[in-house]
Amino acid sequence: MLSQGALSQGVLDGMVAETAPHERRIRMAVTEGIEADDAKRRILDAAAEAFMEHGFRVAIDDIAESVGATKGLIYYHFRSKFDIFLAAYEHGMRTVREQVEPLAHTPGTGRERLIAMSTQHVVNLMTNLAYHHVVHLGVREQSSTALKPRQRKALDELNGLRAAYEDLFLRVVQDGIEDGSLRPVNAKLAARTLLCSLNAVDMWFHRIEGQSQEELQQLAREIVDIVVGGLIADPAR
Amino acid sequence: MLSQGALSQGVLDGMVAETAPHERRIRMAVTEGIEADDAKRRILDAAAEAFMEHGFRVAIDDIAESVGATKGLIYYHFRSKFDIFLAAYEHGMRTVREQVEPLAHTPGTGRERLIAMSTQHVVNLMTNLAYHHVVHLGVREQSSTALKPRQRKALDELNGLRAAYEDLFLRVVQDGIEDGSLRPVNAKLAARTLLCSLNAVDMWFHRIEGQSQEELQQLAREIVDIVVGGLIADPAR
DNA sequence: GTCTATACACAGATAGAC
DNA sequence: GTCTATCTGTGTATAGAC
Repeated sequence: MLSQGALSQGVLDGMVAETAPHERRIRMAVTEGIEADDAKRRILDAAAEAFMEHGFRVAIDDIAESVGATKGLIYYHFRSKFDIFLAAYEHGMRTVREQVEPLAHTPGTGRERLIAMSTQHVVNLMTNLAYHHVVHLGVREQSSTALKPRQRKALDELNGLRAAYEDLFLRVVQDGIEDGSLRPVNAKLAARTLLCSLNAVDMWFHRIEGQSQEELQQLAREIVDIVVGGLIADPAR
Repeated sequence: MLSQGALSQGVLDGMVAETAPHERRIRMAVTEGIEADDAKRRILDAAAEAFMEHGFRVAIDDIAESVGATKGLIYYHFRSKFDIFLAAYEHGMRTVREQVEPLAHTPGTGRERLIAMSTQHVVNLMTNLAYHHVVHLGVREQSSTALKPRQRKALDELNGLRAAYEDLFLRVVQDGIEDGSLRPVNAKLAARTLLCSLNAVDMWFHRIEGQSQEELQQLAREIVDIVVGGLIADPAR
């Protein structure tokens, strides 16, 4: 299930540095919101932000600085820079999925569910922009470094998570085609294109100071309307 | 205008290493196709390919190796790794623009022109996949390195080229809305979303051995149909 | 847990031979 | 024009003090 703490209970278990027993209670907190002031989480947030701004190239020193600490702290909590990246990737994937998956199994036509899922996806993306960037990076720059076997394995599993997430959309698109609420397009191509289109929002979106959740919702709806609804006015194609 | 040789006649003039006078005639060749066996071009091709596969991180040595040469050659032709990147970025942008821009000024409704442009864009992307990846990288990882002033200036100019390219689509979307062939959506948001959606094709597309130009065209049309036409079956929104 | 100091490897860039 | 040899900076990762 996906309701566990997203930080260390996932496919990366055993990859990140050992965790002291007394941390356990904190790690069981829900993923959403502020997980106490867990140092690991603070590092992860800073790292995601840094990866977004500078890509893989960021120096660990810079991440440490924005946490208000030094390298030492980082390497106490994570075995390597790449492991930080993987942990952020996982956190990003689990968070969207937790919010979007339930909507796939809701009553309603395929079209209705697809729109609901897409909107939620975009809202989540805007809210957790940095983590989405990391996921994006992970998908693109796969063969960047020579990975150690365990890192390669973890990355593959994460890409599996991502593929499963895409399948969620694929099935709903298929449902929509079957129930007649969506056009009979190539479902696989459509699902992939749709998700890519939604994800591309991270290329230009910047959170503005004091932007309310309702404003984000509204913008997300507008984007989804364009992506799912298309641009064509005349139904006679 | 854009009919010049794309390699060294652009905004990067003076940024790449000096060129011997006898090269002039080669550099005036058209952009399309094989520009003789200009070493610079071979380096650029290899570099784009390498950037696509490994991101900015590729070692110059690796680029050199895939050219069948050593670092020495690279640094004879380019001042730095980043300058190679910029030259590839520019070449990519100029090439698409040359092929797509004419379609913007064609007779027909906004919708028709938009579809023609979009299809051509995707075909070009599939054909010059590596260069598109470089452009993509350039847009994303802006603040990656501390840039020298002249590099910052060149990057800004390239982003200007890109913005102008987006404007091309924006104006056609506006035309389409005015002539009633497109829905009255937020044109700026739609144009941006459209281009991002099309560009996202570079995330999953891999050229298959022996794929004909016609097959690419067909796939491109299918993608554009989904992106521009949307997924919704029932016109009653 | 967190910091300082340091080892050490790698990759960008240059010099100079051919 | 192209190569070999080399300098040099930077950044990951570790050891060990506190």
